[in-house]
Order: sequence, then structure tokens, then C-alpha cells
Amino acid sequence: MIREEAHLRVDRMKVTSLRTKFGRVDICEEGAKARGIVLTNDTEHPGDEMETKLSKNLLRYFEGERVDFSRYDVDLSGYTPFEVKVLQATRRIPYGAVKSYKEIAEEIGNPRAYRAVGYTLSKNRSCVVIPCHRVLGSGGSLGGFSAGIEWKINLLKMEGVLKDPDYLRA
DNA sequence: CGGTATGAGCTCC
DNA sequence: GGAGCTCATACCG
Repeated sequence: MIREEAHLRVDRMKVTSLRTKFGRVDICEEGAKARGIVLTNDTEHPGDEMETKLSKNLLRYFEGERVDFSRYDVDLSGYTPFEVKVLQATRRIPYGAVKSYKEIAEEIGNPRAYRAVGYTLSKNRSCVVIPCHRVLGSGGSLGGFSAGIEWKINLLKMEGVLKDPDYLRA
């Protein structure tokens, strides 16, 4: 019984890679639910790209289109209640906008947990759909990014948030 | 810049 | 079940 359920899950699982101008992006979907979006520092590409609604919209996004991912279903299993609140608050940041770690902490009713907010975002499995690149330090500093700070800079520049000289003073 | 306060989660005993 | 550690922070001098 457990085996059959596991099998069904595997059948519903789609994994593919997208070629973007910033590097390869790996995505994993289960049914209509985003399970993981990984920004890699890899330029090589395994081959065919599977077409799904999410992959098509991600490609549009990486081409510079203003795509809203806030209605996509995202897998939040395995996260603690605190982490879920952080990730949901982060999801509500619109395209081209930013918030600070502290503002996220305040929004979820735990104003001094700004440091824990950063730690939580470092564990975000679904980049872009949960736009953790839109969370910066409170003075406008970049903060960190687990996929590499270049990704954060590129995405923010693409969304029109950062002008070129801005990231020189990280 | 450097130090300190700070909270969530994890590991070890 | 707590001490001790790690973090993508904030804020002050």
C-alpha cells in the first residue's frame, strides 16, 4: 500500500531544467504544486526542457516579463510553523518591490526575530515562486543569498530594483 | 568598521 | 529539557 502511494507520487513528479541567461534553473513539480526551484551556478544543460505551466511562466519571468507567481501552489511540507509564516509573508512581496528582514519579522508578529527570518529564507526550496531575493537588509544592504549573491543581484536588477552601482557597496 | 543583543532550530548530553 | 552553537540581522558608537 505504501509502495503504491509512493509510486503514484513519483508518477506525478516532474523534474526539468531551464536554460536562462543567468544560469541553469532546475525545477521540480508534483502535480500542479511547485516542490522546488533551484538556481544553479551551472551553465551546462542536460537537454530537453519539459513544458509545464510553471516552466513556461518561469522562462517568461527570466526573459524580463513581469510574471506574478503568488497564486501558484507551493509545497511547504517539512517547514515549522514559524518558517511557514516567514515564507508566506515573503510570497506577498510583489514584483519589483522589496522588504527588509526586519519588516518580515514585524509582519509575522515577531519583531525581534529578524535574524531567524534570514536563516529561514536560506532554507527556501522554491526560489522565485517564493521571492526571497526581494528581502534585503534594513539599511538597503543586500544581505545574503544561498544560490550565490550574483543571482540576487541579477534578479533585482532585472526587476528594476537595483541600479548598476548599487551592489558595489554590499 | 567592531561589538553586542537577539530568536529559531539543531545537536549533543 | 537545557546548554551551546549556527545563522542571508539590526543598531550603536
